[in-house]
Amino acid sequence: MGSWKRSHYCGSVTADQLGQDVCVMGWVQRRRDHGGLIFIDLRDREGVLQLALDPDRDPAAHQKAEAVRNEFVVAVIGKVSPRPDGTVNPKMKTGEVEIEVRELKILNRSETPPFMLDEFTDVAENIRLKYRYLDLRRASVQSCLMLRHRVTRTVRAYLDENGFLDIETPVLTKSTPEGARDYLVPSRVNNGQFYALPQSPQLFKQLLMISGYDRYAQIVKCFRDEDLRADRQPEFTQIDCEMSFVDREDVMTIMEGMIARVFKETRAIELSLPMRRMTYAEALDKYGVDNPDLRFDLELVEITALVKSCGFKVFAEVAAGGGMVKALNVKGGAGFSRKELDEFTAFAAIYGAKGLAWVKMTAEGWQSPIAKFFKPEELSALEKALQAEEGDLLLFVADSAKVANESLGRLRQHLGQKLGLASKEKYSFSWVTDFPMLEWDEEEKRHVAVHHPFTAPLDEDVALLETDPGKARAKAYDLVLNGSEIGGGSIRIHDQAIQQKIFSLLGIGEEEAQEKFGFLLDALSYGAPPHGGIAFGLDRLTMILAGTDSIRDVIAFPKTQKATCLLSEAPGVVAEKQLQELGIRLRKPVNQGKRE
RNA sequence: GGGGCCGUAGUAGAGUCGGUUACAACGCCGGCCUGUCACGCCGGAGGUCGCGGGUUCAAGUCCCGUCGGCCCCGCCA
Repeated sequence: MGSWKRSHYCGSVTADQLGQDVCVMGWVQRRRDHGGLIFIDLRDREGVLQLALDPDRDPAAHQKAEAVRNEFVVAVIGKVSPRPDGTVNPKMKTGEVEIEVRELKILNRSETPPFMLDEFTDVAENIRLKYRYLDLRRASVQSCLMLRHRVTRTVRAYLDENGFLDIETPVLTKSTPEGARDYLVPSRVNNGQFYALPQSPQLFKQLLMISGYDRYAQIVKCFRDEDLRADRQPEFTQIDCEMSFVDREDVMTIMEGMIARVFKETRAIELSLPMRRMTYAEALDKYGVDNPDLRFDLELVEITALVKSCGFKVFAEVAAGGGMVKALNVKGGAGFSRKELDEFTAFAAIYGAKGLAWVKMTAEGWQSPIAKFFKPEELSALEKALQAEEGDLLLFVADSAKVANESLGRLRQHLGQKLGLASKEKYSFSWVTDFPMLEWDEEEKRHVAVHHPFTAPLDEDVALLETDPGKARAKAYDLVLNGSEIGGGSIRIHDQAIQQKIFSLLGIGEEEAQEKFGFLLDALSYGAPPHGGIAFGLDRLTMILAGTDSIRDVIAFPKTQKATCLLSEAPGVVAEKQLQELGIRLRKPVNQGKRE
């Protein structure tokens, strides 16, 4: 660069600087060579600026520009000039001006990039990820990461203003039962033993409350060794908070204030507070899922009682046998084709539904394969329950409560998308509360924690832990935005006896509890304050703010669905010597033969 | 562990019923061009049709396997 100092970002040069000399540095987006005049679009993170090189005015600079190619790194000094009449480009932020280049330096050359870094070329994601450092130069990708920066900046400011202390917690920690599969790190100093990377800093933030820090918050990486999805990465970032001497309302109030601030400062969107609250039971009843998309209504209706003794055996038997029959009235949906109905059936089947019954409400009455099984009064009872009118499509699932709710609930979401009811411009929040404490795990033949083992029961449900633990509800809350769980937390157990009771209900014996969580149990016995907290998925929140469907779009260096990094080629094999130091011998040699 | 979609020059695609030398676009290289902005015009180079096997006189195309990317179920307290 010599003595040159950059004076402006490319994207920040506008008519305000007319007549000034500026020095800009950046990457060549494109060169347009007119034989005489050469134009260069120079790009940096703030935008693109047109450089004009005139052979009559500055022959030396023009000649250097002949050799410039895409993605060369270039510095220029020149005067900010108005573009001649008729050549203003209204599509560009800097389109009223250009730089009359007086001096040009090529700071570095570039190979021809493997793909065009413009906004017009769609590139396969595996290519983008392999050359992520080039992909990250693109304005659309940069805007996601800059948005993410504004989110974290706003969160940190809000939490600081509200008295939260940012305290770091260990990354090398201890594997605990329950929850997701751990990522393990072998210990060299203690051969045969392993650290686990945290699934969340849960225990440490509770310990900090016991230590009197009162309000803790951290934007922190968490690790879960489970399969990936469009909105799930093995390492992801939480906005992790914990507070002492609070109840559920305190936590929800302060946290919805944080979310509102984020929406205001990053997207200039005013949210109305307080946010809606609904119980888990209501969510399941009306929407079939615990993370309902409330941008549209399309509520489920339970008709189990109505069809208990109806003429349609499939419904009647499920209803009589302790199952559940639920229906969805798709207003104006009678126009769906047979093919689309088959598609809906296949969709419901993904979630275990053995069938999807449908009825088209026509001028002639029910058009449906199952119409013939119902008596006239049964038809009218169903129509009334579903408020069915001509032109509607009724969809039914009869199954276990779990399957009926989930399949029809997911179908509801699918239909909302398909019918264009789920606008990306709309943001519908709700807290979902009163989750069950426990859930029966058929595979393991035991109860598992719905939230986590440190979640406190509702005061009025404590007695149920003895008599009917499956019915006990938790002081837990999730924040749901547009059908996506963006955060969740709970008031914690601060009483050692109740904590031990929960462990025993989870089938965690006293010895195991002592071994795995002994330090927490001990801590609880030394004056633990009532406390609770929450964690938000920063990646998911940013995804929604950015309007993208992939979590990879808001992570600089994301992993593929097989949890590999195409850029660094992680994970990789390690030297035998490294394994020896760790006392590890592989069961199967790698790099030999085929995988089984 | 399972279901689905995809893989063809550097990039993103077309390629019919299995049949001559695998096509045009963008990019790249060379030439021309003094107001373009996804500049334009002329010319050129560029291919292990993901990989392996099979069927066939003949495979980008059909079959089997495999690798990779994506979406989903399971899993994710």
